[in-house]
Amino acid sequence: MNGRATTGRPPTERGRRKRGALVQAAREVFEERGFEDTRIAGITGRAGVAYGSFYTYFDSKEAIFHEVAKGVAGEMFDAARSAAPPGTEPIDRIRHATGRFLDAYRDNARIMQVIEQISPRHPLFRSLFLEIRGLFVERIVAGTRRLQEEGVASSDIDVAATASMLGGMVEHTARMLYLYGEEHDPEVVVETATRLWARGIGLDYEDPPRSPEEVGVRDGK
Amino acid sequence: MNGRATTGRPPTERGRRKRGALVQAAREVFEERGFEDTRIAGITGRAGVAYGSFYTYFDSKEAIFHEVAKGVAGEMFDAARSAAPPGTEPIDRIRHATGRFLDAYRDNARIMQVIEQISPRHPLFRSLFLEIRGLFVERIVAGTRRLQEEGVASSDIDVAATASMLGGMVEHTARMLYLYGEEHDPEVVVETATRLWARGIGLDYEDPPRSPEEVGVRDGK
Amino acid sequence: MNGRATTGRPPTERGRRKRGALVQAAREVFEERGFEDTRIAGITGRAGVAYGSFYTYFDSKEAIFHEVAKGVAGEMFDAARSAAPPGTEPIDRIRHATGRFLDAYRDNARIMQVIEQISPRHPLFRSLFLEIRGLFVERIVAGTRRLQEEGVASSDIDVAATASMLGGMVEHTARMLYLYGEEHDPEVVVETATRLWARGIGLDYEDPPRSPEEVGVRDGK
Amino acid sequence: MNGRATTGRPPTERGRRKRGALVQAAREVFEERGFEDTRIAGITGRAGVAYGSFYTYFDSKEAIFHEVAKGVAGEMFDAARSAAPPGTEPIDRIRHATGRFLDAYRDNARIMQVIEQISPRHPLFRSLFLEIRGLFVERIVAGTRRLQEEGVASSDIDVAATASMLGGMVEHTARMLYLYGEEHDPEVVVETATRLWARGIGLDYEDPPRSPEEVGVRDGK
DNA sequence: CATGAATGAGAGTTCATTCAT
DNA sequence: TATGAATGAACTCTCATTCAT
Repeated sequence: MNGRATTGRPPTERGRRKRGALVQAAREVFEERGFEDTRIAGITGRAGVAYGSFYTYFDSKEAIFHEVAKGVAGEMFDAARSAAPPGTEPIDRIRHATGRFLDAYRDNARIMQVIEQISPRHPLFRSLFLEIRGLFVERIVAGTRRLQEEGVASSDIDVAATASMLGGMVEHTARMLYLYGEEHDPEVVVETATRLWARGIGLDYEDPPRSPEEVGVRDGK
Repeated sequence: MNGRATTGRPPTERGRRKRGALVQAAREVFEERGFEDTRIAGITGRAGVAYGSFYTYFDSKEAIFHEVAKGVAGEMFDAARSAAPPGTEPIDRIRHATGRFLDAYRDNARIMQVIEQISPRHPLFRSLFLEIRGLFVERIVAGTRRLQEEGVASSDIDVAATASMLGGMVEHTARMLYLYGEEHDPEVVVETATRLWARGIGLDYEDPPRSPEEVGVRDGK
Repeated sequence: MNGRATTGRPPTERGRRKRGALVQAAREVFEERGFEDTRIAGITGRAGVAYGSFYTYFDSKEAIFHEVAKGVAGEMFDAARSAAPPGTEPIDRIRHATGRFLDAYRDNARIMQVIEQISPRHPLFRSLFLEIRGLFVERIVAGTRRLQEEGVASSDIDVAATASMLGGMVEHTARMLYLYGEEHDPEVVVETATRLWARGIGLDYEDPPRSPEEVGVRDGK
Repeated sequence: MNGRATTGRPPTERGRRKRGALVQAAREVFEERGFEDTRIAGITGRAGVAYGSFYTYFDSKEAIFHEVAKGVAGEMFDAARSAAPPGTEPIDRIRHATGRFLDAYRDNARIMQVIEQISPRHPLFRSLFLEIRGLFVERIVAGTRRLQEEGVASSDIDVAATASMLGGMVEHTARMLYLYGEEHDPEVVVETATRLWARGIGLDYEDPPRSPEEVGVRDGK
């Protein structure tokens, strides 16, 4: 990063468009080929931009990947923050959170995989990856503590470990579904996750009290 | 893979030793640097073998990685197959399986990560990765069905989805612990996983009935 | 050089200022980084001028360097032409010329070095470099011939070779002092050069008439 | 310098030959094009070696240039150290030293120029350049002091400054002759230099007492 | 078989110059 | 004229694989 490339957003409309085209093209190519196998020429070719123009906007392959990854992180953060409407029942909240996370992961699975791929050797992306995951787990921790205070969740569980594992369960499921082609009925997945989660923290889980549509899950992009 | 390298075991003792040294060195270097950043020279250097000799034993970098990966798969398979002694209570069986898997993952985490890293672009390793995981999940499926037949586990659950998710939960936990440095008390992890698992399939889980040592968990390789 | 840039002086005051700023900035950057390592962006950045404007005033990096070099040549020419007041004694004339040359070189050493650096591959700058040097040597030739005619300098010397060598001696001394950090007392340098020069052409050089501190009592011979 | 290239001399005869061919080719190309304009491909092409083989022997363009420069320094050192036979008269010693230096410079002029060219930005080569020059000047200092002790050279001169300037005079003359095409009769040059030098340090210089051949000057490589 | 030098097709990055606005 | 983004040829260095010894 030698500072030659425009640091912030380029000032002109044309520049903004070109930069955006590069980021979009980069995301596609990174998803298709991974980080190492992505060539700058591949990005510029897809963006319809001259090779050298890449370096007008980004200092390196890492830099544009960071840009892509930040966008992904934003989307995942939004999904993690999305809460069910006030007054929603605990189990529906869990169902909602699970569904939103799966939806978000579905849209970002391949690029998330690339972020994870390079994270061992790029601390920056490792952090980003852990932050995305961390936020989701934090929400589970907070939600579980609230349920404990309300007296509906078991009070004898290790909330941190439990939240990490339940979050991991959903994340891993997302990976299997969207990266490794494991096939399950989406409703069954959400319902099974909800059951495991609810029972795991000591809620009384019975048959799905309402259809998934009613709680806004699986909005199908 | 042009078949130039010895296909089976090399006939001489010396050759066998060299080949073994290469595989061992390769595993170490792959763990340290990942697949892309591993150099043939790095492997031969660590193995104390001449550069050119590499191609006497292996056709390519992929070939030796495959050899390494097969070894890892074997170790993981063994862990997945390990069952608690006959007569063990269901919850102790779960605790046992969880502990064995975590132990096996701890010993193979880094190389598993590398296998996963390259799996998107190498169908062979993708299959291997899925097989390792698949065997573990199959065992959960079988175990759960047995518990259903015995009438101790809920009968209304989707066993395939449940097993995939519980397996994923444990696997993801292993990743967080051994690859991303998430810190948890190992006993708490095993116990929390056991609780989530047991409750999730409808068993009556209460306080840990015995200390972890007694069921052979955390055997420290 | 396609002639797109304004050939002569730009007509407007604003343009003249910009051009001047570019030349001044160019000289500084060339001095600091040499020709190859100087970037157009470095020049425009220091001049506070838009990148693209550079080509409004100059056709190429060579063109602006030529402009800079011409300025340097002018300064050096002035120094070479500077003669001691009429009636000055021969040795004082030599001392004067030496001092003026050293002063001029001190002010232009770094850029002179750059001119010389690129001279092997740019005939234009090679000529310029040789002209600067040539004028100085010519003055020495003329002065020496005059002294020969006056009967105070040896008549059996090859004036061209002698002048070239004496000029080179002073020039080389300037290079060592101002480019390579060789440390000498400036007065000693001037005096030593004067002595070598004077004695070399056969003048009677005795004690420096202006430095009473200097010891140096010569043998009567 | 990442240490991949063979550090010392390559062990095999073949390797030695290849390395030598590269150094020889490099010297030629550096002389023709200067440091910046020399391409690795130019060196390997001339040496009849594959592009990649360059990096088997050298880590970088700087590394091979250093090798070339060390060779040149060696030749120049030898010339500087060369002394006239015992019993040679002082003026003949000066004539000898001058001639040897000019001969050595003639053979190394272009590469010396390249060393100087890059010296401002490469401290290593700057040192080398100054060492070459320094040794020659030291010899002059030593010789002059001896002549002072013998009572034949002026005792009131600043030997360090005088030696630097006389050495610089010869060096500069060499540059003009061999780099800038200034034309002088070689014998006249040697004789003029000898005269200026001798008279400058106070020796009684008269007409050349013998022909240059007799003192081993201008040995034509 | 053992050895390690030889090979050369890329890869990312630079930057003088051009050109659209 | 002023601006700064656009262009793409060029360059160095890498390294899996081959091959001569």
